[in-house]
Amino acid sequence: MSNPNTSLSTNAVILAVDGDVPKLRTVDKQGRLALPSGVLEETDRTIQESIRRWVMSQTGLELGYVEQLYTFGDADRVDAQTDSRLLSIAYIALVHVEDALDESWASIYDLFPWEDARSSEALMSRLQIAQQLLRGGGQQQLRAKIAFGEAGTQGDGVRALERYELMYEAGLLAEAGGSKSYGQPMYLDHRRIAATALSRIRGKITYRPVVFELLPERFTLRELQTVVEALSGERLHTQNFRRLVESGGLVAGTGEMVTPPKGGRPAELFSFRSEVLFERPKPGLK
Amino acid sequence: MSNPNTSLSTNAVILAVDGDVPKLRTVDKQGRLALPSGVLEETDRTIQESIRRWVMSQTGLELGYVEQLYTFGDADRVDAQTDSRLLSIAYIALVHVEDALDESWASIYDLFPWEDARSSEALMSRLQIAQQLLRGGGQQQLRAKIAFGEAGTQGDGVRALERYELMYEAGLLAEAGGSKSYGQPMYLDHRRIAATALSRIRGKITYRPVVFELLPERFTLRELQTVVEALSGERLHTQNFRRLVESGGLVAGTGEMVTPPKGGRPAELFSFRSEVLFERPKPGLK
DNA sequence: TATAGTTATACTCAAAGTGAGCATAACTAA
DNA sequence: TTAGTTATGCTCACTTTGAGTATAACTATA
Repeated sequence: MSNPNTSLSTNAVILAVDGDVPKLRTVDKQGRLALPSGVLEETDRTIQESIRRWVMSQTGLELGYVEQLYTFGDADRVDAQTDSRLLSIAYIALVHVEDALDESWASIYDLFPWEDARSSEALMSRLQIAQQLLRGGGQQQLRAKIAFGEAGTQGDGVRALERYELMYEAGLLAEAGGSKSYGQPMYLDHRRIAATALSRIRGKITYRPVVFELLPERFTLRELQTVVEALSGERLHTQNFRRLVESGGLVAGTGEMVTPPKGGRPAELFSFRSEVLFERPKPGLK
Repeated sequence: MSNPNTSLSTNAVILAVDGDVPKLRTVDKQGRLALPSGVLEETDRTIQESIRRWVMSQTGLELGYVEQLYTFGDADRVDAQTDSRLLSIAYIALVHVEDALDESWASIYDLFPWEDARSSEALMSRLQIAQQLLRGGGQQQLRAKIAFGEAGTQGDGVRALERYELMYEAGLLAEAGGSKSYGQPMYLDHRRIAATALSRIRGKITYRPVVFELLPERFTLRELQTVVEALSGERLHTQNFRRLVESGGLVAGTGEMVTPPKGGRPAELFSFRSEVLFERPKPGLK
């Protein structure tokens, strides 16, 4: 390393969807919520391989889809113990978990309550924040307009990171030492990393069929829609969603039917049609 | 650094468009074409700031748009001199250069001749490569279908990296030590980094108004189209392009007219309308 | 000075895609 | 049997997109 006062680690944002709740795997770090982290070993042929290795050994999780997220290296990322600048290469990973998830998983929307536009309470929270930022005036106001929309509630899902950064700069987050504090804070800038992951995955599902990594082999269209809604934080028009999925050739019916949990007409079980990758340039949802 | 046998540096893919030729800034490294590189200093508050600093001091270029590209860390990235694993955080940067560019700039399509679908010769090169890969059978054939399209020539511009990787694995590139070799090779995996940048910028221009970073303050719609075509490597329908740009609210007419280089009806000079950022969620081209 | 060549710009039209809603089918629970 | 619930089929207006025709406004040259 050119600079001896810098240390390198890797972090993973491991995502899963538990019913209609998107969650990420956390660990405890000095009493705070943190992302799992590991170290690149000489035996790791690639960084991605390294992530898979240490995630497996630390959590026992076999990762499905894995992609590099971002490398964080701001000067204020310092380890309290060693006092060295922490460089972190963060990855995003998707896992499918059959059983209900335990407490080592945190709900994404506990971290970012304002990002859940599915419920009206969450929307209220967003509106409150937006109005505060829109009052700010100047550059902040302009950026808030982009991030939250003129009305304060129509902000694009993919702008989750921009919203987080605006709130951080405005002192609305515990990490920034502000008085008012929205959402569950995390160790160092780990919540920012999580926000980066949320933005990334929201964008990705629109042009790549990655949602299926979060679903079982066979699923109903309602289950698929619920997962997409959970990640995007938005409600979708069921009929149009179905049209999109079917006309997009993303799924194939299996002929088998299951009855929905709360009763109602039985739904067909579908499976992902991987052939769609050869047929369409950007196969995604929404 | 946790691992003493690893060294860290940063690289920059600095892009500019010279007439209708997209170029990137290069340096000489052990007799080979390489990307400029620098080291993160303790005084650099952020990695991006570091890039701007050393690019300025090495090349005198004031960077416009800068974004993180990817962090490369495969085990086979080893420095011949020190024998240590090289970790590199790569950034992409856009600059506007008034004057013609000198030899320190390489044409993107000298590196990736098959990526230029504007000329029929370049398209022939792509077809030849595609057919070779499509013959491969098995997994390679399937991936080639995605990357190049069934016919071999309609591959999505944004899949430049996938095409590069397929060619690398098939031994069609000098870096992989293959017999046949397409395009100008570079030091280590720098051509792969450049391919990553090409894919990224091609995607980016479709939903963010970054092209304007490559143009002067005022420009004609033809100049704008030429830059977009240069980056995307595709010809566009002029009338529809104009409609897209104008109806998208991306530009504002200045009222001033200029006569095109080869004669013809004078064209109006336009400028970028930055207000579009507040009006549309994804203001871009194509 | 007429005419060909060149580029800019306006407009049309069909096809495809999208947002919203109505209608019906097929189940469960009371 | 009936209300409640979910799945699924279908329509319709509106927008977006791809492709083409037409015309305007210049330059260069016979």
